[in-house]
Amino acid sequence: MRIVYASELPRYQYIVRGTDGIQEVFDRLEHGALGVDTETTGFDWTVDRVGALCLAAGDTSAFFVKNALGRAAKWLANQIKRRRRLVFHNGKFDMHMIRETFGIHIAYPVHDTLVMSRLLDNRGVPKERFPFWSFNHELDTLANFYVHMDASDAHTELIDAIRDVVGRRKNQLADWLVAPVRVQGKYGGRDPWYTLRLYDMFISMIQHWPQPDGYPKLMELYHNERWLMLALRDMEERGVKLDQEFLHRWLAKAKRRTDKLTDKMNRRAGYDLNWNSNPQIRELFWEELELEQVDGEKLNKKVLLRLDHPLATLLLQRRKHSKMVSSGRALLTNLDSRGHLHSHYNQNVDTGRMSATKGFHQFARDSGVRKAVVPSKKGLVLRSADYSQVEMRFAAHFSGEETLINGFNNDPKFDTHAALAKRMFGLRRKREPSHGQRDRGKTMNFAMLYGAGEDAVTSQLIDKISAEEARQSCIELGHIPSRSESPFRSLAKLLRDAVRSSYPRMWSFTKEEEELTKVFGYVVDAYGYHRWLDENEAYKAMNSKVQGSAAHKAKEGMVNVYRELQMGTGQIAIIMQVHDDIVYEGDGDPEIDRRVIALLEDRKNFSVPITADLKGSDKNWQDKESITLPKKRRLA
DNA sequence: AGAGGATGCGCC
DNA sequence: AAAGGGCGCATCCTCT
Repeated sequence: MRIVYASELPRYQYIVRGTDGIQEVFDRLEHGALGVDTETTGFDWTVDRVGALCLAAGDTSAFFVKNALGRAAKWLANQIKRRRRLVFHNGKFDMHMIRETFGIHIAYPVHDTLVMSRLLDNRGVPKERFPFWSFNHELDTLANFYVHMDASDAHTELIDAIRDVVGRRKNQLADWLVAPVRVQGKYGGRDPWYTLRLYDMFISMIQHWPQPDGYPKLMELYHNERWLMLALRDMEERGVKLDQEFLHRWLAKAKRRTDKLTDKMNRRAGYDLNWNSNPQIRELFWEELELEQVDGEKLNKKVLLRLDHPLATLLLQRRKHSKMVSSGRALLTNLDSRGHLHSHYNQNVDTGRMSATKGFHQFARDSGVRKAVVPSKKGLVLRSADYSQVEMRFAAHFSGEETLINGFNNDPKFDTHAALAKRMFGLRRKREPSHGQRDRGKTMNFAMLYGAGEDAVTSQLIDKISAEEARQSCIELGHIPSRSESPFRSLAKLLRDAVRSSYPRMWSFTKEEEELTKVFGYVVDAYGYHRWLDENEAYKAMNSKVQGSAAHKAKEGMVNVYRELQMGTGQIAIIMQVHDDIVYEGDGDPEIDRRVIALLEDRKNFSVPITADLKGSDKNWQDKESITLPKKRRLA
């Protein structure tokens, strides 16, 4: 038997189906923060709608459904007009739903226990039944962990009740509203109450979270994330206009190419097979054609390239085109009736970066599909502001590596790859590195940021250059490889040593962060975000710090733009974000562009400037060109 | 049938 | 001692 303390459950709990006595319930919800949760017909806000509203405040929680729903929505709208403090769990979703169902728009930042939980611990909390390997940020998991241990059981009971109605086949969560109202209300009504309890705890934890000297308070970061939620919500709602006719033509072309390749490959193989199936390809390659196995049974790009067989070459092409077909199709099915694509942005993933679903994030850049993205209205133009070398700039800032600091500060066209190459290969000031040397510099810059070891660098080199080139580079670094040694591995070793002596501060900074991470359990980025890392993941610390800083800089920039330029007419609007690339629509006024860039950049808070480059087009996203803003006239 | 793992690929 | 970082998606395949 478990003891459930009084404070672990709401004192007053209502299920309200009609308007009788509803005012009494509202009265009880009048004070303090208001917890809000919606129960919906599904997860897609473009088609699904709210079926029940759950509200909580103080010692009361209430579940409004059926005839009470409209009245509750109206009451909520009133509270919002009064700028009542609202607390959600995954509020971006609920705000979409409330807007689409009731026409209620929320124009001020709300609180969100999902965002809070992720800021406090990106790993989440253990689920009760699988505490050792299953962690997440779901409301009932958090409630179970922080509030009381029966929270999950309550949900299980609810799910069971739903299953009694719809059977055990599909994803029942979407069918929430089919359960008897009595069951829905009993457990569903508790959700916003749990949310409030979590909010009370989290806000205090965020308030008191200790930050290292010189780093922003966690509350500042949370504040920015709250604004970001609004910016993302509006960006998702607006969506991205796609040229459907173009997309259909583009898709047909990709399909024709795929089919052609399929035919060709079948003829070549002598029989038809499914070229999407690796087991079938393995059988053909290893057993019938008896090709050499390069890397176990893998059939990835690298292996196929090294096989150097006509079918392997064709397979690579086919994979590319068939991927274009499937993801192009997905794009079309995701369009709304106006031809807009509404991506979904995941605000907090482990590094602090955002991820996106239903969008362009992973689309091949050279596929030409970006031509389908067009301005949503006549007279509007597309603009894209790209943070320039932002991760390398943060690496420079944190490490204090002088070559990088000076380069970024003094040379607007600073070439980091050439700079590293010059140092590694010991070139004098004025001597430019050869093409090959610069390429080694580029490889090692990425290796540095990603924490690549010797093996990774070796295979990267094998991938990119010939043995002769590798030999040549070794010699340039003062080592003549013998016949028996792999020039790639030797070069990897030499390059790593060269980086270490070229950028000693970068090296020691990387090691220091690794050690600190082992002590504290997490690494902190420039904006005060801490990412938890196990001891055996501590080697990721430097990468996390740099990637997280870049991500949070972009978020801060977006919020700056949103708060200043987007709250008015909406003529300017951010429509997409691809990590360090922020795409917006505008009227083409260069003064606006100048302001956007100024809001995105940061030229004073770090030891190197964080800058953004502007590109644009009035036609589509693909055909954008660099824009040089006219010099601002200076007052004499 | 549906869930989830494995594999592979693309973006930053 | 080991490890290029982060993500989402399509497809195939195995298990239940």
